[in-house]
Amino acid sequence: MTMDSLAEAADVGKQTIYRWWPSKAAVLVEALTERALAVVPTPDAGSLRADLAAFLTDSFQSANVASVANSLRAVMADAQRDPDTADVLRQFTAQRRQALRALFERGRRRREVSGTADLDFLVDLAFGLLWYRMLVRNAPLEIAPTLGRPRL
Amino acid sequence: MTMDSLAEAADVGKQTIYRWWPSKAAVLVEALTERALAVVPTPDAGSLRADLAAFLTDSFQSANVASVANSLRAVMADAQRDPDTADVLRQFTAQRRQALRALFERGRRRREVSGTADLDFLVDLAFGLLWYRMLVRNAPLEIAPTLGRPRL
DNA sequence: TATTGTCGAGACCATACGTCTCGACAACCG
DNA sequence: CGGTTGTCGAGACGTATGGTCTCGACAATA
Repeated sequence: MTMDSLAEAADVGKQTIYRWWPSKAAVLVEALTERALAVVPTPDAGSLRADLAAFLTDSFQSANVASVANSLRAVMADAQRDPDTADVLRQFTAQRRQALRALFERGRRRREVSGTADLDFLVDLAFGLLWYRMLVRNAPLEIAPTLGRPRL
Repeated sequence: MTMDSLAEAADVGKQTIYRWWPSKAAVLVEALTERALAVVPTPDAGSLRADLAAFLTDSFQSANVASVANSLRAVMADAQRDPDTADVLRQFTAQRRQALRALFERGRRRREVSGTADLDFLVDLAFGLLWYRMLVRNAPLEIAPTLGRPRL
């Protein structure tokens, strides 16, 4: 995922890319955002469990595509060194977090989630699982089998 | 966390560091492992809940120290580009995972965890939470308040 | 005192992001 | 038709950083 290879693949000069996006992270995050919005819709599936199953299955499957995982990994790596890239990454994750949080809030209105549950904590758990498996374990990402498991 | 600054801080030539460790990641991971073993002991606290509270509180507090977080971040970032670094990181995480898994297995022997629970999944959840907050949110890490919360 | 080996210091190489320059080509104007 | 202007591809360049190579100094030993 180098800018040189990206420019070559697009048959374009690097400078032209930098005329439209301020950084490599901005390019990747824009593509990732578009893909996320297209691939992970959040219609009301009727119950929190069904909503979660759809959202997480779609999210994990998307992150399981090599090009997507490579982009996410590149942005995450750069974000650890460059504060501007960290900001771009946070904008992306904030948008994804909000999408998942909306499901929990819908569940709360349906009384499927207690009023005292920490929704942001639950969101952290879900995305933490996804990122951890992608970044560290480099293992195929699947969540569906777990959704029917006993809790503890 | 550059090798030049590390060598200067140690009043030592870079080559001397490379005589003892094969890579930057190896240096950091050795230090991180020693710290983890010293700071996150796993005595039997009597119950799974108490064991988890101690382990996670210690782990999150340790990752909350700036120098530790910076080392973890540097290794994680490099691991996304260099397969050798990824291996070193996996060795570290495997050892930490095993420590946490032992707590769950102890709880299982005490019948505090069902025999069908996926222990590796639970370990992923815990460390995923820690890494996600450290890498993405860059927020202070605390887990204790959550340990007493309702589930959903 | 001479020899040998270790180590600090820093030059050097490779890679990759982001900037700068140049030449080619196209669109528009006299 | 010829000249001017602006955009863009190509690639050189600056900078940062991980890792290697070289050299000179110092210490230990014969």
